[in-house]
Amino acid sequence: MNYIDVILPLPLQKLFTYSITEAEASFLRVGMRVAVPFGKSKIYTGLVHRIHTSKPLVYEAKDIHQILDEEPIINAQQLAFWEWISSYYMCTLGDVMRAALPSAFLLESETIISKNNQKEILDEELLDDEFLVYEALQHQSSLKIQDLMNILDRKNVLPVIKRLLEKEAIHLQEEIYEKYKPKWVRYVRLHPNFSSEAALQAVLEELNRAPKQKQVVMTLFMLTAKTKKPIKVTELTEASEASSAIVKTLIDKGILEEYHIQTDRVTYSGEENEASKKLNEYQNTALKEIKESFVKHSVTLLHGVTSSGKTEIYVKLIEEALAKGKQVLYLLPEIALTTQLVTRLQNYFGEQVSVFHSKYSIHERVEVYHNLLDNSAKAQIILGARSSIFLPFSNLGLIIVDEEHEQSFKQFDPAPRYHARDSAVVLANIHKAKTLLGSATPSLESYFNAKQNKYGFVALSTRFNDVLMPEIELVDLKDKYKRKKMKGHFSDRLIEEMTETLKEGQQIILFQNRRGFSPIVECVTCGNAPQCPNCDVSLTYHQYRNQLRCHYCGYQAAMLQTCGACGSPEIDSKGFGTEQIEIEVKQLFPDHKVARMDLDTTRGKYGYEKIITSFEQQEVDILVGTQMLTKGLDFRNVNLVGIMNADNMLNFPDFRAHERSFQLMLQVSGRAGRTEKRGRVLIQTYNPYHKILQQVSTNDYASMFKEQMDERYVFKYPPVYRLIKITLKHKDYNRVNMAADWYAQSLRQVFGDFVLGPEFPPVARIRNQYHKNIIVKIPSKQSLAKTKETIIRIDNSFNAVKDFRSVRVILNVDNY
DNA sequence: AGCACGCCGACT
DNA sequence: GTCGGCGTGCTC
Repeated sequence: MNYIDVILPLPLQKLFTYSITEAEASFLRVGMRVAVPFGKSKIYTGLVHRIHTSKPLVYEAKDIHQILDEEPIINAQQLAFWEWISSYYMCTLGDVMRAALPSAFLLESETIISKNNQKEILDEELLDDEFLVYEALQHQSSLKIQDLMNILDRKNVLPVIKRLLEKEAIHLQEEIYEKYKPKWVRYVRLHPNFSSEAALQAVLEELNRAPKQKQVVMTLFMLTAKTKKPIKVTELTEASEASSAIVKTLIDKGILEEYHIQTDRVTYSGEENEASKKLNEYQNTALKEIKESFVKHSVTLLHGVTSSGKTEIYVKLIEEALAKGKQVLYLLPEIALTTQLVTRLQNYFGEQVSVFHSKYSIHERVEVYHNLLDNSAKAQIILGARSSIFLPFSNLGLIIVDEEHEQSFKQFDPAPRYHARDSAVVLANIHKAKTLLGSATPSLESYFNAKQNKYGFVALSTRFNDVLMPEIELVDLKDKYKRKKMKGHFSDRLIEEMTETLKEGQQIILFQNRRGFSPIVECVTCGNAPQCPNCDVSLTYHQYRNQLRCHYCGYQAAMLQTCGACGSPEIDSKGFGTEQIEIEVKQLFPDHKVARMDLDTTRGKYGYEKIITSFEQQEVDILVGTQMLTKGLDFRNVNLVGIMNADNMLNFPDFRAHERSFQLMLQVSGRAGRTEKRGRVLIQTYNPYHKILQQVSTNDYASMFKEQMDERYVFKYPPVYRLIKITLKHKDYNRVNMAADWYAQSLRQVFGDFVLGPEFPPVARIRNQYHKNIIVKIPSKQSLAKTKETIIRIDNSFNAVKDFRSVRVILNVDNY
């Protein structure tokens, strides 16, 4: 007897065992997909984890439904990596599987309903809703569950199906879908009948009466002669300026012949590869140091100031890895994956570069995945966002994590809640590859690791072409308001600098870390502020749609004309967001073009691309935006950066607020003055003596690091201690409280004072669910594995209490 | 996670 | 009196 253990893409701890035939056993290998029946009616995609012959003792194993692959789609290194993620981040292998496989690889079964033609059913035998379905089946041979819902205008259609089945009126069938469809492109060529000179002459003669058609045929000859490649129908119609109908006529006449070729959606048709740039002396030194560091350390941190030319160094390292026949993974935050960088790398490496990120369609992602599986020449360098660590690398030599400090490398929801930077280090170890972390403002964790000599460290502190670091000026808002030097949210200094910059024909970036028009609207008379019905937050006013919106659940309502509580028409707004700044700028500088870049303006596949391009080409003079602006964009002509209000980020209730603010402000500042002229940065604040602002204005990473580390020691926070955050969610307020108290108390019995909470987060209710957090602090000498075991044990006994079982528990390891 | 089974309120 | 709400338990 032969069996397989499979991983199912579900949040279930266990693997499931299925029985297979002798033949299947000899064909199957670990890492292949199988379709398996699960539960009463479902079919899932399972991944073979183990092939064995030990019969399960307490249940009868079901047979598999079907084998889906000819070759494994997951290799041994990936499986080892999955196991690590699942144990380190405390999630199931199924969670990892779902995150790791492009969704097109996960088949979905769908129930297909068809009429039973063996049996005659009289209309009188059927109830009304049954009749509706049965009648629909007279016209359409098959229906899906979704169709039934539409026909009956009701969600629960299963009873109807059940009754119809009992009456033997219908059949059910589970159909499996492979979601990936290869792309076929239509080509044309001359029909082989006319390959002889004489036959061809005759045809051309005949076409003399149809000049348009003759034109098409002649164009085809010309294109074939010129390119010596197959000709696409689209190319032919374009070159001959003929409609596709004419081509169709020629095909129908049998003069042309059409055929189809499967094509990659992701193609690069660039020029000859450009040679990589020569490095300047600082870059060369840094490169040399990185290589030396790699001898002793598998991970090296490159601290290079903004605009110091880190990318050029990466390019050199990539070249070397490629020369050794190794693959390279270049990780970036989603948002920094712009055409700017992709084009730059493609210029050097041509089609060896593949890009992988979430805005690509599932088809494009499958193609990249397959190219890697085949170790194709097209996929030697993967440029991707965090999820690209799950691609099927077989021979990684180097991983670059650029903008290493970015928090978007951490996935928060859903599980697996992994950090792509930290996971990348593990992935590199599995492949015996090197990892380079790069940033102008390294995270405290990485810098700390470098200081502890756990990572190698290389600094690059000169900007490319010796451009000076921008000059940073702090503007005291309290003083400006007192002396009436403000116009809206703009101080006289900022307006002066803006006027000057615009006069010189240069561009401006304004940074405000909040979208919308204003985060709170309030009645002047009674002080009532509209709240989200589903969450414990006040609604943000968005002027351009005259709407109130909740930024947590997406709830929308029309803006109130009068106060909802007292009816007063006087409604005031408090605080400000990007939208309000944009409007104010337009009023202050009516002759200049303003654009806004935030979550609201960058939806869609090419959302930010459009804005970035128009700013790059200087169609826009002033760009207003949120943190999106900080992500490694390279604008040549920006000379002034204005930070509208530094205080709201400094006062954010989180132990990393200061570190984050420092990084954010230095990153935005780095957008200014990337060419000869020295850039200027103005930071407006009520608190110009804040130590972080002082450190930003002097670009003093070292003292920021020292001070923040002191705080982390004193308050026992990362990187000195590790954290695991436990979140409990439930719609019932009292139940969350009781459950959280129980959980925290159990933890405290083991970990004592290293347990914080339970505490409500700043927004306690989101989407009608109350949240409560418990944090476990883990000293560096305490075993992480043992701690997790204990937490899992407590979690199991928690789930054994039936009052608590409905409370959702989320475990988040390294929740920063 | 889904899905079925089973027990209590608002409607034909 | 039924339809349908979600609490509970199971899936190889």
